[in-house]
Order: sequence, then C-alpha cells, then structure tokens
Amino acid sequence: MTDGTNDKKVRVRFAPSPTGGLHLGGVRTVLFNYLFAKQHGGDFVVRIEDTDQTRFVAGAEDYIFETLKWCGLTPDESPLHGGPFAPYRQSERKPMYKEFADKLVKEGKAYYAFDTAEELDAKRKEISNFQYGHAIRGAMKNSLTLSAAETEGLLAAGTPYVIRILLPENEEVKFTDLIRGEVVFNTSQVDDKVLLKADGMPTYHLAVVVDDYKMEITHAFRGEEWLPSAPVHVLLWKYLFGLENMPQWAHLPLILKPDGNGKLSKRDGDRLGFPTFALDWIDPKTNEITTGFRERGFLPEAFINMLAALGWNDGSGQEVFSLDEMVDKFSIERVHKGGAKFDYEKAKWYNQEWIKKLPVSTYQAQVKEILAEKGIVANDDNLEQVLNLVKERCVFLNDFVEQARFFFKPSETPDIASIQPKWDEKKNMFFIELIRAYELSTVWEAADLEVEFKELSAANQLKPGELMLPFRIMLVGGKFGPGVFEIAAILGRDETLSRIRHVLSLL
RNA sequence: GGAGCGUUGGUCAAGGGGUUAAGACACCUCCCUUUCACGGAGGAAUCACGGGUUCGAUUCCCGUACGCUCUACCA
Repeated sequence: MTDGTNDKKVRVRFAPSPTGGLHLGGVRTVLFNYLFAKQHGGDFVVRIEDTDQTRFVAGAEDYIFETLKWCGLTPDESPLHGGPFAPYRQSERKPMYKEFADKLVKEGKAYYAFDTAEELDAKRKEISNFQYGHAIRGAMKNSLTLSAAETEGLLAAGTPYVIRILLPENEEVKFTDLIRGEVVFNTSQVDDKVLLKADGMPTYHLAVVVDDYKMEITHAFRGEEWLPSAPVHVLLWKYLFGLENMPQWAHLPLILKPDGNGKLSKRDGDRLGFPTFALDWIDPKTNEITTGFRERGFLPEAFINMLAALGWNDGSGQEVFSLDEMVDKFSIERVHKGGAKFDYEKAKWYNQEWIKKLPVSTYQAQVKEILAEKGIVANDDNLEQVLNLVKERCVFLNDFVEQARFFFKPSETPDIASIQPKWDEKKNMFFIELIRAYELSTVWEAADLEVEFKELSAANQLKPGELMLPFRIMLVGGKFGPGVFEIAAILGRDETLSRIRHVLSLL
C-alpha cells in the first residue's frame, strides 16, 4: 500500500510535552494522526513526553486532554484513558530507557561523555560550526578519548555523564517519508546527539524510539522541525529494534505567520489579534490569560475543519468537512510539503459556515450560557427559532449576543437619531393606528402583519419604505437583524406593541 | 556558516508536457434585500528566476535566488 500500511494494526501516537497551551500546529498534528488511525481502523495513543523536568508546567497535561475532548479527538490509550501499554508518561517510564542506552554503549554504538556545560560552551565559542561529531569528539572528554580505567573511575566516582550516540562517519541514512518521499542524510552532517541526560532521563531522541517500539507504533507523524534529527532516530531503530519494525514517518509542514515569514507563534496571535491556542490558557506562574479559539466563539467542528484545510485537501474542491468525512477522505499523501500561512479571515469563514450548517440545537445551550453571562435571559420556547433566524449573520458564537439580545430585552438605547430627522406627525399617526390595528389582529404571523402594515401605510398615503426603518428601530433598536415582521411575530403582540409605544414616547 | 525542506493570484490552493491555469478567503463593482447579513453575477496569475530536455514546459532535469526548519543534557 502506498500510504505505508500493511497487515499490522495501525497505531499512531501524539506525543506532546506538557509545557503550556496547545497551539494550532499541535492540534493539527493530533488531527492528522487521528484521521489516519481512524481511517485504518487503528489506535490513537497519547503519550506525554515530560522528560524535561525543567520545562514541566502544571496543568498543561489536563489542558491537552481538555483540548482533545473539545475537538472530539478521543484517544484510545493515554495516561487518562489507560491502555495495555501503560504507563503513558515518559517520566514514569524512566527505568526503561537506560537499559537501551547501556546496550548501545556495550555494543560500541554509543559512549559516555563527561564534558560539562561550561566546557561545551567554551568549545562552541572556540570552534565555529561546532558539532559534537566525528571531527570533534576525539578532542572531548568521553569514553572514546579516555582509557577504560579512567572512564570506570569517573563512573565509579559518580561523575555526571551523558550517553551520546556514536554516529558513523560518512554513511548515508535513507528513509521514506509519506509526504516527502525518499529523504537522505549523510551521517557526517549530524552530531552525536545526547541519548541519556545526566539526570538519567532520556532525551526525546531515545525516548521516542524506545516508546514507539514498545507501544507498537506503526506510523509517526510529527512537525517538520523534526526532519533534521530523523536520521538519528532511523539509526537508533537500526541499532536497537530493526528497521523493519520502524514506523512510517511523515513530517508535517509548518503553520506560518500571516505576515512576514517564519512559523506561527503565540506572540503573532497576540500581536495580530487572533488566538493561537485551542482553549484559554492561564499561565500558572504569571496568571496571564491567552485566549483560545473556543472562548473566542469557535465551534470545534470549524476549528478542526480549518486546521485540516491548512495543508490538506482532497482535490475535489470541497472545503467544509465534518470529522467523519475527513476520516473517510483523508490521505497523508495529499498533505502539502510546504508550510501554509495562517489566515484568520478564512478561519472565521469556516466558523460562520459551521454555525449555518449545524442544527442550532448543537450549540443552543452554549449560546444560552453566553447570553446569560451578558445578563440576557433567553426563554427556551423560542430560543431555537431566534437562533435559526439570526445564525447566518454570526461569525462567532458570541455574535449571537448582539444579533439575538433584542428578542429577549428591548434595546436601552434605540437608535432614534436615524429616524428623527424625517419624523413627522403623519408617521406618528401611522404608528398609533398600527398599534390599534395590531391589537385587533386575529392572527399574529409575519405574513399577516406585513399585509396589515402595508395596507395601513397605503391608507395613510405613506410609502412602506419610509416606515420600515422606524419600525425596525422600535423593535430592534438598530439598523440590523432579520426581517421586521418575522421579528414582530416572534416577539408577540404585547412586546411588539410595548416597544412601538416606548419609542414613540421618545420621539 | 552547514544540512535538510520548500516556492502556482494578497492568502489557502486544484491541476499537471499542449488547458480559456479550477475553487475558496479577502478586496472592489453590480444584483437581490425598503436594515444588516445570506445568496447571485463580474473583476486579478507572463505558475520565483536562468539554463537545458522536447515540436512544445507552469508541469521533467540542472543551477540560481528567496524563504523556512534544524544545528541544546528542549521537545
């Protein structure tokens, strides 16, 4: 199969570090993993890569799971959901890694290095293009340059050390990337990466290989920033578990900032006024709040749809996809190689499309809550009707506040300024008569109300056009919203008449 | 600096040796709407540049330019 699946059960993983809020790129990585797994009837596992204790941030892990939940991307296995390959936190798997690092040392594929951070810094300053590799390692303090006895001595004395992979000189490492095709690196160009840190924790390089093996991962999709270190991972697979067991790789393109160049960062969002995180993130140290797409009023359907479209399309021209449709139509080979600039306008368009597309019942409760926060009590009898009437003018869920509030609460500041200049006694009389007519109406439906309105305006020798705006201002408070007669129909007789009277009294 | 990856309208992109080079977003004009939206019609590209290969290249090859990523005991 061209997408790299074979008879093995497909298993993918998303492996985030709990260092803060999940940004767009991270969620898209999850999405593509998820889509691929589900399309092949496989498993989606979430593994927490918390090997760097200095960067650990409290709450970040919970945040990741809340994000997945909101997006509807449920893991089959994770620290939260459990699973047969537990534990799913690398910090809890610490003992597993050292064994493999030791094995590599024993086989001459890796070595102990005793250089201190200061010594490394000094070398980096001294030698331009410093790379801890074949050209330099002979001049450093490690088990390759030290005698066996010296190394033993340092180890026995408890001297801090790291284990580095010993890269062969001038050897080609090839692998097939599902998105990019064959990728080739020469080992002389990559350095002897640290595998095991002085604190006994593995680096990403060792951990990702060991865990992918132990968790029987078949496909590994990650951001493009990992491409340069891929040869180290391939070599580790070759040394430890065999290339035939190595997962298929796919390196996803980056999401770029809308203006200028470079990958999108949280700072760009702050600067340009759009979210980059899925949900609100509160920095536990500074208490600084970063707004998320959810709180900004995005629907999860729109959020993931927009994310998928950033780098993938099915070639048909279709742009709006549900999660199920994406599972059905996704193809890793149709993912772009080049990065895409993030376009917030397009993101908003997706949201509006989804607000229109989805039955309002799917977000009605949430809108009701948003309204309540603004002190607007919506009654369930006609909320659905109201939302249906105004949904096509909402880009964000929060827009329902402005678009729907007048149904539940008369405007406190009706825009009488825009009707006053042309206001006269004739119009005043018309509305007084309208009140009377509407009081006597036997039915209260939009079409009938419109007929009565027009008949009355004709009887008064007024153009309905001159009266529509005042009527709208009376009911709505401003120059916006659905058809006035539909509004009146929903408001009901009492409320409609009361609003006409009220504005009349102000004119 | 080195290595890797990339480059189709302002943005996302389809396409792929011979086409009027799809579509969407944004923008502008018009229509619809006696409001605002929705909707509809119209408007923009010497396919980064230079060489090849070819009857023919945006599409294949090689360079160049530009951009990005990596170059940590971070992921």
